[in-house]
Amino acid sequence: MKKHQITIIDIARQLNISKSTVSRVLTGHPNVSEKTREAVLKLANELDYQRNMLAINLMSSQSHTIGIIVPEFVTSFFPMVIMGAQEVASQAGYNVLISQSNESYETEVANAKVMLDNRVDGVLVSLTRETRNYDHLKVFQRKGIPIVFFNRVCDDMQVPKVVVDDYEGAFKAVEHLILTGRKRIAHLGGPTSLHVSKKRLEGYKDALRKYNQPIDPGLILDYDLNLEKVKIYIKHLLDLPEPPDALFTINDPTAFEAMIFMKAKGLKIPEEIAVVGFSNNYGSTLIEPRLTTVAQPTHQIGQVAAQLLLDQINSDASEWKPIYRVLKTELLVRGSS
Amino acid sequence: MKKHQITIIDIARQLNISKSTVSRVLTGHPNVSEKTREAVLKLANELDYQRNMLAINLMSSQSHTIGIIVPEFVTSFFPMVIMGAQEVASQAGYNVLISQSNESYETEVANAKVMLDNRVDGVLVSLTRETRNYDHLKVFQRKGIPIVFFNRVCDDMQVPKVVVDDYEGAFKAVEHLILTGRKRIAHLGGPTSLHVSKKRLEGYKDALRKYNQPIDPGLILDYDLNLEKVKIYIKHLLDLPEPPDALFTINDPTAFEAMIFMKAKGLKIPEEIAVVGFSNNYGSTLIEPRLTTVAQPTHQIGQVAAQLLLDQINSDASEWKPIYRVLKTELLVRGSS
DNA sequence: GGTGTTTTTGGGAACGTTCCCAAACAATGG
DNA sequence: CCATTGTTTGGGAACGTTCCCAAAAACACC
Repeated sequence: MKKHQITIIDIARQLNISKSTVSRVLTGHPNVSEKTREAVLKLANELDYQRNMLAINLMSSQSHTIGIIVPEFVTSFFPMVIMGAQEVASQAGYNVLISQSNESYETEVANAKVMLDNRVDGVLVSLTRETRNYDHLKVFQRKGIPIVFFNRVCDDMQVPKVVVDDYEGAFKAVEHLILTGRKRIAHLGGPTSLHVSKKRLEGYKDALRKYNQPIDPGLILDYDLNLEKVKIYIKHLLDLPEPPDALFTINDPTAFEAMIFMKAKGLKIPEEIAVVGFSNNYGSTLIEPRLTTVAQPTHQIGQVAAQLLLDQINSDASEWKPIYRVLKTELLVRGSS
Repeated sequence: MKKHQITIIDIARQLNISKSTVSRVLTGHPNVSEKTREAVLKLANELDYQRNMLAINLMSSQSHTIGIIVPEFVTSFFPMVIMGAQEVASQAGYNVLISQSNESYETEVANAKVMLDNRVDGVLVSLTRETRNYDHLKVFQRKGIPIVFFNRVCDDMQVPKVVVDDYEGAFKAVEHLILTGRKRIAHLGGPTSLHVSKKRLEGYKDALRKYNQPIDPGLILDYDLNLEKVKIYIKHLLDLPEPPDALFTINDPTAFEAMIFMKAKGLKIPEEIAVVGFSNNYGSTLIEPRLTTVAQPTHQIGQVAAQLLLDQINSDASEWKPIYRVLKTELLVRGSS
């Protein structure tokens, strides 16, 4: 069914030398005569020899692969993070095994098992919105496989984490709304199980406090990130006796949905209601008015997370530290506010 | 540096049986007594045994992995295709090794080598806009590793390909513009090296022919998909003595750029100029007016391509056929036309 | 030409599985 | 109770590398 692939033994036999010598040439070991080196290299090239990583992996007990588990692929956020991580990883000679949990806890568990089976040398994780139990991830720690969280991190585990300053980002966003004269700022937040949701909510509240604005619980909604429900929440807000004059959402897709719905209702953005999102996703400059949002350094998140992971892979477990890297956000003020 | 991982030999020793028996239990072989089966299963569970795919892969000479090489990750098109492919692959117990060529031929070559090194069981490829030489991909054929192209296919190789009906999609788009009264329809096309560009251009021309409209070479531009240059091309078109009253672009991001530029120039869309894109990318419903576009079944492309690949993997090379699957497109008429 | 040193080479174990073959054991039937 | 069949088990090769150790070859020096 499968063609025979050339091995170092084939090369050794044809040249009447031992496989050890061929291996030495191919791995660049110094102790080998110029004559045999050339002969091996020449024949390897002629035969189109390709080293077999399956054997090398088993021999070295390393897969030379890092795993990445992300909740979704639809918004541009995670693909961008993956791009950054992949850059750093392949630079260092590592492959990347990507899996999506589709925001499902069970899939995340299954994916973790696949990573374990495949003996990834380390794993990068961003949790699903459902994940409450972390046993499937603690296995990695127990087995001595480094793990790094990014974006949606796990407070329960003492491992490196890479996040953006969600608190400050939200704070700046809301402060901006206040300073431009908004009096009733609503917040459509994410599920409180997610660290990011909590932090952004805190930033929202503290900005209001700083400027002595009342915190109206009726203006704070937390939803499950299911975009189809956005309409319902917005309708609820607009139907309030005192509707909001500004909306700060947990992310950009949510803001898009909200804007589309509000525009359909005839509301003027930003005159009647200002909107600010979070992430600077693809699309935020396409919608009209262009969305004011808190930009996250997606690419950098991936790079930093991958680097932290590689650092752990290449050091003794005793030296591992639960580094907590907080990257800066940037408020991009555009037409929607 | 690395913790000892439990192997079947550990289990065998503790139970005073042979590794063969343990292996039989774990692989579900029938010939093993109920008593030993239970004992093995129990201990494996207690010790948190995890099968070592590195060993299994070497033993079976299969990586249980399929490779996917895509040109980019920025637009939503390829991530969506990958989602579809991944679904089918993991259903069948295969992992997915993803790599981006970043539209660079050299990176594509390097990625192909990595796939080869890692002995992927098959590979899914969408070419870069630069690729003119296919030697790095023909190696797969020579080595008996199945390969399937999708979207950006290679005319030189007799292997399965999955595309959408670019010709018909373009035809329908242009026909729609003609039927809505447009007289000068410009086409901002992709590099002619890409199969898709050629097909879409053909559809464009044939639609004009069918309705006895002149084909003005001055209205047909082919660019290298570098979004930053879109402005220049559009400016050129608008400055013509007889500027176009409609624009059909090779893809949606190009249409977005064009629309943004034209709106900034004060042009009314669709009154003064209609715009039609291709792909129904994320963002086409965000921009205003919403973009009329030819939708591609991204998810399905991935599924079909992966399935064709798996079919080849699980059959003898002598049975491989260069199946050419053409999926249907759908014209989505929206506000921009 | 013998001794010591360095360079180059070969042999074999190891990585953790699966799979084939033969051996041991249990069960069945006359 | 022995022969026959069937079930359960163990031993060892194989997958393609790397790496350690020892042997062989080449070289230098007195």
